[in-house]
Amino acid sequence: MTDPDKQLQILKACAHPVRLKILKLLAKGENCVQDVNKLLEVSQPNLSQHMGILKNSGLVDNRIKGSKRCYFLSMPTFTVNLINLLEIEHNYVPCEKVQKILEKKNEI
Amino acid sequence: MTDPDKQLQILKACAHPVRLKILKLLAKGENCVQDVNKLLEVSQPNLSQHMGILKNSGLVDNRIKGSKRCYFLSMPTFTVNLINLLEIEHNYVPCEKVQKILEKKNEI
DNA sequence: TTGATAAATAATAAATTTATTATATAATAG
DNA sequence: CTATTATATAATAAATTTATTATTTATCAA
Repeated sequence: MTDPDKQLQILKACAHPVRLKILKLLAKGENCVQDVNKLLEVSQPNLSQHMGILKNSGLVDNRIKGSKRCYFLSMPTFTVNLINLLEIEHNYVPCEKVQKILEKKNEI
Repeated sequence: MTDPDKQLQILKACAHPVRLKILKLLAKGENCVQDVNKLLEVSQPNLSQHMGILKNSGLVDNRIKGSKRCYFLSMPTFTVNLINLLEIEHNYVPCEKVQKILEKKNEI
């Protein structure tokens, strides 16, 4: 995800109230469209469009499960960390793991 | 930053090519508008508007330094972590610190 | 096959965001 | 005070995103 265009696509995908809610839902586990639709007050076509945007960004993917289509996070650690970051910002500080990875990046 | 509206405002502020560049610049240190303007190919008024959006979101703030106005990250750990997350997504995993904070949140 | 459910797509209208142009404000130097 | 530099603001045009409505595709059950 070093490509800035990709980074932006992901940020844009997250930066919408409905889509952020979808991501938070999927962070709890796989969900089929219907179930998401019951929880969010949007029309079916609109939800489908939002799902498409999320899928295009690479944040989610889907699979067919019986007669339904289930969506799930395709970069779960990224997405969960992003959500955590948004929720606990003031407490958040870089952890050792991240710092090590960054040091390696800087060496190159 | 538990407020979802605030979270969205921040995501929207980040989700623009020029503003993401500004944040990455400021992550390296305070910069006055002129210096940012030299590095980014945007008009002065447009840059000022972007700075305004970032300031409104709470991501940056500014101070007067001599005859110039300097911008800096007002939530540096958050912003730096977000940038790191975007750049090293595939390697990124939750660290102990975050997990502890989350556990506390869930207890409440 | 028919009917019903589940979801996607297309076209378009509505809303929001972005960039431009012109102007204003504020501080500093002379 | 005047001119200059630095930045912000306002108005508007242009571009993009979003939501709606209608239609389509796909699957399953009877």
